[in-house]
Amino acid sequence: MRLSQSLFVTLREEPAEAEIPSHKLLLRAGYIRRIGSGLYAYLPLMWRVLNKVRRIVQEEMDATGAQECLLPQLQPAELWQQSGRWDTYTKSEGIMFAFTDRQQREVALGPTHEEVITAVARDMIRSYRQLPQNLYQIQSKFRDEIRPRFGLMRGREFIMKDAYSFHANEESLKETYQEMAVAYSNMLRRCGLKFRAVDADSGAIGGSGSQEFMVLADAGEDDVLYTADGQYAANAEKAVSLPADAVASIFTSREEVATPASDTIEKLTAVLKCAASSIVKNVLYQATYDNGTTVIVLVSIRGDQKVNEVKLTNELSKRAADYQAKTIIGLVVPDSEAMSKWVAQPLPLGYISPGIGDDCVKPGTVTAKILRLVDHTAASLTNFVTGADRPGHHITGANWNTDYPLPVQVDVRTALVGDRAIHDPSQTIETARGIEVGHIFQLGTKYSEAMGATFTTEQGTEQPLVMGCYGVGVSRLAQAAVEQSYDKDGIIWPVAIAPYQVIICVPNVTDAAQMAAAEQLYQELNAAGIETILDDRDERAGVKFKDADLIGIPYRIVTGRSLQSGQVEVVTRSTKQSQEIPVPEVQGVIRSWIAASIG
RNA sequence: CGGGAUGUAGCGCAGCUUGGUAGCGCGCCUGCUUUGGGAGCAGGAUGCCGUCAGUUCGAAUCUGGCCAUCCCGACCA
Repeated sequence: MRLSQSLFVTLREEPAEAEIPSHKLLLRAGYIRRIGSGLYAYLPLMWRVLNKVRRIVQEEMDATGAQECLLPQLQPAELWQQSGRWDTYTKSEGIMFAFTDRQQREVALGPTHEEVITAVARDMIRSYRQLPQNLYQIQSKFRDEIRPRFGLMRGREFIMKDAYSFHANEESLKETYQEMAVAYSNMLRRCGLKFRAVDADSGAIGGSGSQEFMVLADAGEDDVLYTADGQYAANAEKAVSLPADAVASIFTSREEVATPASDTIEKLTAVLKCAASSIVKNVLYQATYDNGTTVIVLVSIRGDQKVNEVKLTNELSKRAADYQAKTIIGLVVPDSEAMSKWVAQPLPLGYISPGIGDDCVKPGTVTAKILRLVDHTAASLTNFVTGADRPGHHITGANWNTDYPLPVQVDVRTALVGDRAIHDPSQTIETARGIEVGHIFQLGTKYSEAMGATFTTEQGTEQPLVMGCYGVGVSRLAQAAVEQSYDKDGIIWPVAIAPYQVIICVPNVTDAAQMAAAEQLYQELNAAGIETILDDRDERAGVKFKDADLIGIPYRIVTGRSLQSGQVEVVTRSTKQSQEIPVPEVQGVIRSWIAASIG
C-alpha cells in the first residue's frame, strides 16, 4: 500500500467520544470511525488486523477438526420460540433486535446461533455414527446492548467466532471442550496477548461447565480473582473462597436492644461495639420469573459479607420449577415504589430478622410465602445479632433453630480479595481486571431437548444431542490487544496481528535516491511476502515518524541520510531501538525478526 | 431504564452568566520558503450554533419539548 494513494487520516487530538486508551488510539490512528452508538466502520487498516485475527482463529479451529460454515444472521422467530428464548431475548431486558417483515413474519438479527445450528443438527444428524461434530463460523453478531461502550469492546454489531459441537454423551463433550480450551489458549498466545483462563458463570446461555478467556488489562470490565500459585482463577461473579473467620460473638443470651438509627452494618457495629461478622444481615430481593410470578426473597448472610447477585440468580433459577416457571428474568433489591405494590405494612428496613412473617406481604400480589435462603457464612453463626423486625431495635445473642428456623443453605457470597483459597488455604485471593475475549460452555441438552434434536444411539434408542458452544469476540480481541500494548506515541501491535509488518518512511520524497531505495525495498519486501506500506506522501519526516508510531507498525525503515553509506535505518516500534542495515541485508534481518516474534 | 454530562466548521474547544452581524487552535485549499520527530510566512474556503416550538424588535445566548452522543449501574464475545 502506498500511503500517498490511500484513504489515510490520522487525528492529532484525542477524540472527545473516546474514554479508554485503545479506543482513542484506534480512532486517532484511523482504524475505525463511529457510525452510530455501538456501530463502527472498520477502515482498511482495521480490516487487515481483523483478518489477521480471523486467520489465526480459523487455523486453530481447523486444527481441532472443527468445520467452518456460515449461518444466516436473519433468523425466524419460530426457532427461538422452540428453544423458549424468544420472550426472554425480545421482551424487557431482551438483547435481540427483533422486527416484523412485510408478510407479518417475526424475525430477528442473530445475537448468537444456538437455535439455528440446532435446527441444522436436528435435520442432519441421525446417528451416533455421525458424532461428534463441531461447526464454527465467523460473522457479525447483533445485540441491542443497553449500553454500548468503549468502541469495539461492547458494540451493538461486532464480529464473533462461534462454534457449536454435538456429541453422543458427556464424555465426548468434555473431550471437545478441553480441545477448545487448548485451541483458545493457542489463539490468544499466537495473537501476542497476556491472558488468563478463568472459571465462569454460564449465564443466560445455560449449561454446566464454562470458562472465560480474559485478556488482562486495567480497562477490562470484569474482575478476575486468582491465586499466585496459578491453581485457581475465576470471574469474580463465579469465584469461591474461604471467608475470613467470624469473630466470636460477645453476646451470650437472647436480648432485644434499642439500636436507634442503626440501619446499616457500619452504624450497628458502632452502636453495639461488636464485629460485623457477629451479625446476620438480611437482604430483601424481588425476583421475577418468565411466567410473570414475582417472588420475595430474603437472603441472610454474615454482616461482613456481600451477596453475589449472579450466584443468587442461579440459585433462584434452579427453583424456577417451584413456581411453574422456566427461568428467572429479573432480580432487584426493590425500591420503595416497587415495594409499595406488595407490602402489607411498611417494612422495618435495616431491622429485618430472618424470621419476619410472611404476613408482611399483601395477599394476592406476589407469592404468599417469602423464599428464605441463608448463606453458609450466616448459617454457622451462634449468638448472633440480627434485626428485631421493628425500627430501632435489634436482637443480640440469637441462634438458629431456637429463635429462627434455619432456611435452606446456599452459597451466595461474593468472594473477596484477601480471602483464603479453597484449594490451598495458605494461598490468598488476588484480583486483576480482564477483558473477556473468549467463553466456552458445556451446554448439555438444553437446546437439543427443547428443539427435538435427537440421534439414534448404538442401542437403537433416541436421545437428545449433547452440545457445547465456544465463542471468541474477534473485534473485541483486536481492541484488547491495543489496550494491552501501547505507549505515549501510539499503538504497538503484536507482530502477528499488525495490519502490516513494515512501513518504509521516505524522509524527503523529492530526493530521487531516497525514493528509488524505498521503491526497491517496497517491491522486494512485498514480493517476499513481508507486508509493507510505503509512506511516499509529500510530508515532512516528522509527520511520517509520528504517524508510523501512532498506527503501530512493528518495523520502520527510513531511507534517509544513511543511504550515502548504502544503509537504511530500521527501527523497532516496541523498543524504539534503531540500527543501520545495508540495503541488501534488510529483507533477511526483518524476516528473522518477524519469525522470532511470531514464533 | 435510573443517575451525571455534552451537542457551535472535518477534529479539539471558546462565546451563553448580562440577547444585538459567530470566534480560536489544528486540519483543509493556493503560493513562496523549508525538509530527520506533528515547519514558517502570506492569502483563502468551510457553520440551519443538534432539532422543534415559545419569549423578544432581535435568540448560539432565555424557556419548554424532542433527538443524539458520552460517562456511572444491570447485560455480554
